[in-house]
Amino acid sequence: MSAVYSIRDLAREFAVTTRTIRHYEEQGLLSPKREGAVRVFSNRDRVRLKLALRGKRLGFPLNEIRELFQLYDLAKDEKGQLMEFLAKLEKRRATLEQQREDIAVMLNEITFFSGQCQRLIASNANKEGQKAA
Amino acid sequence: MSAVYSIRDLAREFAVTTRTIRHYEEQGLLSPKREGAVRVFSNRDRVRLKLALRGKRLGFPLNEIRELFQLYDLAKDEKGQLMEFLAKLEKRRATLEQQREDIAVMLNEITFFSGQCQRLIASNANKEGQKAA
DNA sequence: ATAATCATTGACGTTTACGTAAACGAGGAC
DNA sequence: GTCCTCGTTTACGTAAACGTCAATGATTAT
Repeated sequence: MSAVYSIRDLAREFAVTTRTIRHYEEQGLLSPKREGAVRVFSNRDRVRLKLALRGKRLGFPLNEIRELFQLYDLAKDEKGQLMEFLAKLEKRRATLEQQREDIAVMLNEITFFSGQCQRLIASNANKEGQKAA
Repeated sequence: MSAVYSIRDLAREFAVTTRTIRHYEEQGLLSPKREGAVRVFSNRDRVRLKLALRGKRLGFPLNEIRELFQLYDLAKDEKGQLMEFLAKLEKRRATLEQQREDIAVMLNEITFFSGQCQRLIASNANKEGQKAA
């Protein structure tokens, strides 16, 4: 445990550019140690990067993700922050449930249209077959 | 049926600005008729706006949404387009399933952290109560 | 020792998705 | 008749999330 990673390690593992990782540090999502000028990433950084990328896939802006990270850190100590963190979590939950609903609808639509397409293609194939016959 | 809508009608209904709707027209997502210079939106436009906004909530770029609309239109006529449409649908499906998985994970995390928070708050409340007692 | 690879910072560029302001016309309300 | 409200176009502005050099330095491979 207590593994360390170079910027390239993480970039490879998560299929992002090193620029992205540096950008995330600039934005306060990651806070790697330094050996001289060189960034040294911990497991904590790795986890945060994973969380950030999951958020990104769902379209969450980096500053919201950063806020959640910050609140999570603060929440350990201060109590007011705990409530605030909780509130943000519930907002996030609401967004996610809206998204889940959106996804359900779109997947149904896709299944429907996909079926339509395949039937059309199949019937066209029949016509082609008849021409050939 | 065959209802018509002003730009403001749609803006109100979907809680977006008129600027957004004009932008979507510029980007080829909507194609309202005109009475003189004034846009007149049909049910088709209304549906497309709804679809576009659903896509937006899931972080899809406008040009992808436009492509799907275009392919859907073309697919009725040409057969090659049908296959292409089908392919895009499957790609979209894959993305959506990734997102669905992401959402499931995040909702679990939120439920976990939310529980943690509430327990901490409750125990703090106890301490406060003991102080008061 | 020289090339290849990895790292750094700095800074300007780009795309997306609109916001925002300017300047204007058409139709009702009072 | 003038003030709202709604509509239009043109066009510059902006925030986010990086991309893309450029210039430089430390390690490693051969």
